Amino acid sequence: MAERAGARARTGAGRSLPKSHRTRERILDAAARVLGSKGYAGTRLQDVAAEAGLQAPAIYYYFGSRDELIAEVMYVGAHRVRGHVIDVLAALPVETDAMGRILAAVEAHLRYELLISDYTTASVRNAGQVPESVRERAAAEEAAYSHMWRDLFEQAQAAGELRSDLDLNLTRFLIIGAMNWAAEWWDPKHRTLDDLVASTQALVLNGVGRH
Amino acid sequence: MAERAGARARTGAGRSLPKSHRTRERILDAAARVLGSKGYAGTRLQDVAAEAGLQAPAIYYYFGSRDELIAEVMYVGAHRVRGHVIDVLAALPVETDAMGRILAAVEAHLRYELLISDYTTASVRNAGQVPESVRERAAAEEAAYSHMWRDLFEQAQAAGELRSDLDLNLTRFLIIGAMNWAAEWWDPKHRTLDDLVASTQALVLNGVGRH
DNA sequence: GTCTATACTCGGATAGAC
DNA sequence: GTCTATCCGAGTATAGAC
Repeated sequence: MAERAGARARTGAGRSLPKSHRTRERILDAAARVLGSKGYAGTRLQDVAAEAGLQAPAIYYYFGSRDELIAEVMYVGAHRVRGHVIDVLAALPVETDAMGRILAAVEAHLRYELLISDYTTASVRNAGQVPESVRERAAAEEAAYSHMWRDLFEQAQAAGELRSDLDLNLTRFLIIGAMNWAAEWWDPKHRTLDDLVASTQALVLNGVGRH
Repeated sequence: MAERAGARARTGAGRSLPKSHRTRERILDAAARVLGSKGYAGTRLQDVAAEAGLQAPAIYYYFGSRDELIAEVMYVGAHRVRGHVIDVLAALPVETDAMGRILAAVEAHLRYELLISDYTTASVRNAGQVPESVRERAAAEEAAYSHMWRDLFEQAQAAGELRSDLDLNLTRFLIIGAMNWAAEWWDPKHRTLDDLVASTQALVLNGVGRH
């Protein structure tokens, strides 16, 4: 789960992150986990602190309030998936066709959401529950991410790689929804992530692709 | 907890529902709405009471505790979708093929979830957040519902109406997930429910159907 | 049956020691 | 930077009037 920095060398010299920064990151990771499992109203600073290995008041040294901490988790979650998917797309061979790019994005989204980051789960599960004021910063990120997916689908459509009778917006939301919801039921003990990725890609390819 | 007797109509004869029963139902409806929008920990009895048009302590006449009320909402939510889908399937012409039954179930699920019932949204959104003890009763209903979908897919597979290379379990969860998630983004002001139903059915038909 | 008043608990936030 | 101690508002639940 977390991109927890892991204990860095105590030995001085090569230290790239000051201690305060690492503690802040640990609190953020802990908050993402609690937020993802307990929800917005259920997220207690005491639980976050326990997960991070310190006492609740220490959180106030790094964040102004509970809502500020939660807003940061939501923002970071949305920001990092988007960054990850964009990196993966950028690394594809230039000759990759539009459908190939969609399938790569599907894989990148699923792997990041389910394997790497608690933030995305937290963000996605609580989007509908947190007050407007707390969502604001994350909302811009989410809009940008949604925009990226729309571009992918529109490029595929322009290239004639999609069925022509499709409602692109509805279909896109359905597919993203299927992936987001996977966080609710996917259990690594029952199914490998590779299998889930393959099934999702198959559903997308057959469901929207021209053949 | 459910059928606490309650006082019956004083006026005798023609009344089909005693007043106490109707008030209980109103509280339950209100709780479903609040639970769906605020989440488990965010559901305050005061808000539920306000939605139902009475004061918070009145709730205790019908329910033993906050958790008992919420557990009832979760149970009723799961119970009613399942009942609705089963009714729709039972009303289909006997000659309907297996894929036709799946598409009918997709339509029934979406219409019930998005148009008729706040319960399903509440149940679906909070499945991961409420404590085990509160989920217990609803869990059996959800298992039965999941079982019903598995039957539908297995019958389609046995009839040779599905692609042969499919992981049936994963695909089923992906499709149910896409539908459940629709409650998070579908906005009747932008898209008609008919359009959503059609797009979902198309995704299923092309995504898993043979040819 | 539904209300007002209130006891009790819990969690966010601040003060101030170290 | 992180702790202990504490204040305070919010929310569940109960008592008891009507």
